[in-house]
Amino acid sequence: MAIELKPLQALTLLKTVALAEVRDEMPDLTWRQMAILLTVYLEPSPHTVRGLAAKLGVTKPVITRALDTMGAMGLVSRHRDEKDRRNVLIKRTVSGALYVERLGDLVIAKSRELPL
Amino acid sequence: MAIELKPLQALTLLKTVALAEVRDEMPDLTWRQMAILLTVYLEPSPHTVRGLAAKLGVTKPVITRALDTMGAMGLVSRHRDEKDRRNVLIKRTVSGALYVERLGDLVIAKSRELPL
DNA sequence: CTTGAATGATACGGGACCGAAACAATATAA
DNA sequence: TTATATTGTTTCGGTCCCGTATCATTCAAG
Repeated sequence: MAIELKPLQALTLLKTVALAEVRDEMPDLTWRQMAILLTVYLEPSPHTVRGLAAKLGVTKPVITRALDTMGAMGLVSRHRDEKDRRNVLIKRTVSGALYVERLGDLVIAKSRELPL
Repeated sequence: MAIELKPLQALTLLKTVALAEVRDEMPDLTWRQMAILLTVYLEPSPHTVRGLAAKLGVTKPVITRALDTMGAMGLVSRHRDEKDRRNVLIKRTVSGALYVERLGDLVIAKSRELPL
């Protein structure tokens, strides 16, 4: 069954996440970092810097720097592609998976209090 | 009827919004600006700088500056409270309402392609 | 082997945002 | 009226992110 979500409900979910972000209830990620994180965790591998830059419509340095930050947070990791050592493959981590799971749980938990 | 939303669906919705944000499919708002916008448009008036600062858990200058930016974008407007001229009341605008509506429509449109 | 293309990282100048502190305007209390 | 409190704004120094341009490494073609 397809989900039935009304605009007001969708916006309330978004507000919930925004408030949680602002109120330090979760690590602060920029929109770009969030887009990268969810792409890496929700779409099939492999993920490269160039591929992510193309998908997000931004330049490569944006991806490199976001990976620096998120790598320091332990949310993703980088590995050289042994088949083509020019490529860098972005991989998931345990911490990152936990973060994404917690993010999903947050939305689910708050969605139970949504206006109809 | 309460909505039934699974974690994967919630995360996909979030990814959709994040990608739209990053790809300039809509005006770029920070998380704080988004939280302010949705609070003003989804919660009952009146809204003051102090009230928003308390709700978001940030300092007042953060609200003032966000209102500067969003005011320039035409998403909200400021008016002195005539009952107590120390207060500034934040009000909705036509442009802001359109933006919020478009945001809701975006999520709804994309949600039809969600994995079950 | 050498040359050119492709990939990711770095350097740099500019812009936006942050929190703390100081400030101006208004309201309330003594 | 004068002093104190409240509200929102501005200033300050600092941090982070952006895009352009450049660089280093690796691959592929001649």
